[in-house]
Amino acid sequence: MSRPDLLEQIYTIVDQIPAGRVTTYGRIAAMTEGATPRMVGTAMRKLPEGNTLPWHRVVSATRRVADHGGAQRQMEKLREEGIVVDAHRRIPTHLFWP
DNA sequence: ACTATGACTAACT
DNA sequence: AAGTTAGCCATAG
Repeated sequence: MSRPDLLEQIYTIVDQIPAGRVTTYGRIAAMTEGATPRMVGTAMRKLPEGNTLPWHRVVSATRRVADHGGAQRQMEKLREEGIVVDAHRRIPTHLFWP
């Protein structure tokens, strides 16, 4: 499988995360054929500004919103769909998908 | 071709 | 419990 295929797989999986739930870079990587968590992060970073993909529902394995330029915007989007992020940017365990 | 850098993680201290 | 380290590999310069 080529790298472009992996990218497509990553985006397909992210698109399937239900509203109000989240998952991790590592879990997404594990659902593909050979992608690494870093590649998933890279894929999210490449997304254009106005995309429809629910990229904000992807968090780190430590259950925290990853540290990046749009972290603030990500938390805002999460709050919009009812996901409460605590003062340490952490997500409640029961909201994880699958 | 080579180095540096990251929206990562699991394993150790 | 909180840092550090070693792997990771696509991108960018």
